[in-house]
Amino acid sequence: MSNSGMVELPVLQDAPAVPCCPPITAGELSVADSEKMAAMFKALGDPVRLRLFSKIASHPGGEACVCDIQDVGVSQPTVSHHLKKLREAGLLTSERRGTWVYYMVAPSVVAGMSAMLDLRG
Amino acid sequence: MSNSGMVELPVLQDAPAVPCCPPITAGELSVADSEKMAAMFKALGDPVRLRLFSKIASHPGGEACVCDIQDVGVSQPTVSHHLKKLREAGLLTSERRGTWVYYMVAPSVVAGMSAMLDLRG
DNA sequence: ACACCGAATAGACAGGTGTCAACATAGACA
DNA sequence: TGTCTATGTTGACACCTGTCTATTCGGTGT
Repeated sequence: MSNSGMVELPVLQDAPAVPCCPPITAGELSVADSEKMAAMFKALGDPVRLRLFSKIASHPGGEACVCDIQDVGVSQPTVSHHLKKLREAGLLTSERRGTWVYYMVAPSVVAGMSAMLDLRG
Repeated sequence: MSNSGMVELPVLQDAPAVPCCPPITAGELSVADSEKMAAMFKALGDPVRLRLFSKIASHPGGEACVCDIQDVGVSQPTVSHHLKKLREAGLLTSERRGTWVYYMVAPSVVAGMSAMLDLRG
């Protein structure tokens, strides 16, 4: 333990962590799983966010500086807002490097979404 | 031509038809493609819709009668509303069989979404 | 300390979305 | 024709979302 009575509350954290969920063909989703996965799909359910995501994913290494991708036709604060949404959904992680902030795709999470929609099974 | 001056306008139709789009890692999405795909992800971005979709997808043959899946904790009109959204997004097709209406997953469309999120490439 | 730049936050606001109750529609069947 | 059952549609309403401008925060460099 570190100091004082402070506790690391896991409330409103970013990453959903566990990829979760077999293919949809395997059986009904639980309420909890449906909420978790729906949040991820919802994050990609906006054209601007999807373009930001595709710009990052198609960058070498699956990562990009905000400055490299912010030309999507909306203001800088709006870009920041969308990146936050993608990060909160667990699809991206971010990291400050000096003046710039880099966003990276979370491969396991995205792979989980892809696997869920795989109908061969 | 049939009768009168009526024309079969392709406005507000259901199916986006063409699956579309290589893996996101392959390059930036165009504005048009991002809008098309975002609409599909958006359709799965609601917990109730995702559960309805999973119920249908996990049914034998990937199809189910509304009566088989409407127990998701919301009213019947709301279920109908959500199924309509999924159909408009191209993820489901529907067909009346006597008294009942069956919904079926559109495999190519779902496969397209899955392929888009496939990071191996 | 200061100015500068990249990115995030706050607050406001128009428009979209999920939900329901009430009603309409489409077949089945008497 | 009429009635019953299964779905779809309408209209209303609270809430959520995407967008902006204005401002703040974090680092760099002078």
